[in-house]
Amino acid sequence: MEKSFSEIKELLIRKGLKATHQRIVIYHLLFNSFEHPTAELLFDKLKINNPSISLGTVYKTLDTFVQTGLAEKVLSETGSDRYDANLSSHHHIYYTDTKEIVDFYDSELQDLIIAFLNKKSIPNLKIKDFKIQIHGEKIDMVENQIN
Amino acid sequence: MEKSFSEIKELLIRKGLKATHQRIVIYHLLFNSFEHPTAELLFDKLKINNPSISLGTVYKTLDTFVQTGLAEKVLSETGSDRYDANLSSHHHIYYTDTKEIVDFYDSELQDLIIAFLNKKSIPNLKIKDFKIQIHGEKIDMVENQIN
DNA sequence: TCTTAAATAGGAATTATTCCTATTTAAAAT
DNA sequence: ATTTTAAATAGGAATAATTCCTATTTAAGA
Ligand SMILES: [Mn+2]
Ligand SMILES: [Mn+2]
Ligand SMILES: [Zn+2]
Ligand SMILES: [Zn+2]
Repeated sequence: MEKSFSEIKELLIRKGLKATHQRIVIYHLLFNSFEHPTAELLFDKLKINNPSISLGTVYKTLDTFVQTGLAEKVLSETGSDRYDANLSSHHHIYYTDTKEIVDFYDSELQDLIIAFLNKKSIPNLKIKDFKIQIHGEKIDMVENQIN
Repeated sequence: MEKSFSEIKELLIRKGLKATHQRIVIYHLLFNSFEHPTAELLFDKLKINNPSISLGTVYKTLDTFVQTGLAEKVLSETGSDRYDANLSSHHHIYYTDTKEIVDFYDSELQDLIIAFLNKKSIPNLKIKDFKIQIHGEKIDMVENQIN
């Protein structure tokens, strides 16, 4: 699933973006991150191999990615914005104890909700998409029961 | 549904909080707001009748409410944090064009998802709750179909 | 009414993000 | 391969959102 620099370069050009070194390395790192990183975290990691990259560029580039549909912001209650280049339809588990945000895929749930919303029809609303956050904590045993 | 100052006072005391004037008026305003206001918006409105209230107190008080379970933060991608004293189980519609965040109640959907998550069981996760954001735009016609 | 621990006001400090502009660079044109 | 140029970046200043600090005030119990 890892994308090479040349694949990323093509992707950027396809989106009408200039394929700069900064955009390539930022996208590469974000795409291969599964932690939904902040701009600052990406910046700190990028600096190692790109010592002259600037934090402003990381912010601006992430915003460009969001505008062009190459990435999404992941909602967070605490602190800074987090980003995700995983565009496959998925939701997020928020571990309240460890602060991790972990991808949650479930096509059955996805279909269930889409079917429900299509059936339901909310007056005066054209739905574009929906996002679910599941909040909980890490446990040792396999167990879960809500409500 | 409007709560009187004395009811709010009781509520605060029941939660183990000192029933200060600031907490009472902040809770009162938040509870009767349906816009999921920011701290700054609450502050601006509160100043009219409470000219000496401070923004820091509004922030701190809202945090106290969140900690004691009297209010919740409502996730937002843009700008400042928003708050909600409506604790009945509900989700939110985000109007991308008007920036409004509107309550969405649907016990059928709620039950559907709870049943699904209970059946499913995610390894090593103890689910506490879940939140859904429905993103879309205001339209004139009653219409909706996703995917 | 007195006492006191907790809360507030007001402002300073910090964090997260955006803005500014001189310099650099990707990529189109030659 | 070189030149041109509009767009992007680096680096730092500015701003927005929030938290922190502390002298003063206040709720509530003795
Ligand atoms: Mn915040
Ligand atoms: Mn933000
Ligand atoms: Zn994700
Ligand atoms: Zn709400």
